[in-house]
Amino acid sequence: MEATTPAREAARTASRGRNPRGQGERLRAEIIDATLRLLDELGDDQALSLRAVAREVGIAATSVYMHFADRDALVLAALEHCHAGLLRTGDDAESGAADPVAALRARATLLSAWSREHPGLYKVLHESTLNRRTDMSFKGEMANRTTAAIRRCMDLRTAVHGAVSLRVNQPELPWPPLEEQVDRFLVKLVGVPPAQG
Amino acid sequence: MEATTPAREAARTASRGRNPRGQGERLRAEIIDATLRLLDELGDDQALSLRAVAREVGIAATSVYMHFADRDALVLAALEHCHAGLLRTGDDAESGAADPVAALRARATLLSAWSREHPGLYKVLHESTLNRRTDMSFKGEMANRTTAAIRRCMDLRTAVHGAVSLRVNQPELPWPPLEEQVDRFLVKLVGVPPAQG
DNA sequence: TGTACATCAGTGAACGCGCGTTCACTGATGTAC
DNA sequence: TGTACATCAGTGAACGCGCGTTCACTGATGTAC
Repeated sequence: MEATTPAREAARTASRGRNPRGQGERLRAEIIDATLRLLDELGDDQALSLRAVAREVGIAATSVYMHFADRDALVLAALEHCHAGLLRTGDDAESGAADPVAALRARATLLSAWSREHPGLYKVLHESTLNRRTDMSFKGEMANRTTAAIRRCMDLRTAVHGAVSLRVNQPELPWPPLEEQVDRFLVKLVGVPPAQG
Repeated sequence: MEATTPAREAARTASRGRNPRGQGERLRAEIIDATLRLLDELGDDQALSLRAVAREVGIAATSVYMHFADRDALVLAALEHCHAGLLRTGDDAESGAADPVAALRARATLLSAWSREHPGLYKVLHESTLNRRTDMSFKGEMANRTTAAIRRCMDLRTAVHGAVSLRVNQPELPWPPLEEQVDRFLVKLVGVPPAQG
């Protein structure tokens, strides 16, 4: 019947004194964190209660209303926060990749790993009935990023095919060096920073 | 705010007098039907209340307990009933098909159509947190049927390949007629009734 | 330097609600004698 | 054929619970004069 982990118990009993003046927004962040933790455990937004969130943070239920208009606003804000974090780490993973295929792989790998670590949140984000009941249009941005990552691969592939095909079929024409042209494709189509020199 | 459809309203107001002696089990079926209707609308088992089911049927909440031990038993019985129906119609669809590939296609087509007609039930059956919280092992039977349908395709393909390959590579041996051998494969591997004569 | 006041970060009691479940009951219908 | 009794198919009132939300409040900290 141990409903709380030691870590959570510690988080609750420690530190939760009133925030200093001007730092009231800190509680907002704590509430969102707790909400996401609970949603990940429950895997279902309907099962989450505002009072459970308050208990998790160690505050009075009424204090939640200082930062969120009602339960729905809280859940939506938490999911939007979670989603924004995913976008950010996705972009970070992509930016470290050498080429658009590696970037696409990095993005996909990151999302897979995240969904395995947070199956409950994944369910709430993509399978909960919240998707029917409320406007979660912010989620569109994730699809946009993925589509863009794929399009960069497609465009590069298409352009490189053009460069190669023309050289194969009309070798007598005065083509610029292939490597340089592909480099320009990479810079302009894919957004890779230009090679120095 | 019209929460009830005309059809449902009619179903509720009409007919719901006490069942005649010995026909008490009829109510059980009505309760299960209503439960499945509501689950299909809600798309979430946690959102379903026993009292809502009773309202839908037009009986006192307490009457549900005549047939089900508690709310969980009701939900589980309803889902098991739904699942059993799916198995049955899947088998029916398959049995009308000429060969194992057509059978597999018939089964897949039927399940797709059903999930489009009943997205809420599909969600409850496969994505609700009930799957974590309770034993839904009856669902394994669906996987078994599908696996069997696929295996019949695979086995037939493998056996036919053997028959053809041996004839191609050792044409000098006294092979039985290919059609007859394939027919035996159909009868014995796939379960097709033997051709008459 | 002192003091009245405003602001900020929260709290505790209370509300009405729908829920799952229990309990004692009702009234029609069959059955034994 | 009459009657006492058992069984069956349900019902209505009541319980305690956790919930979302409202309301009036508290007490520490900064600020104007």
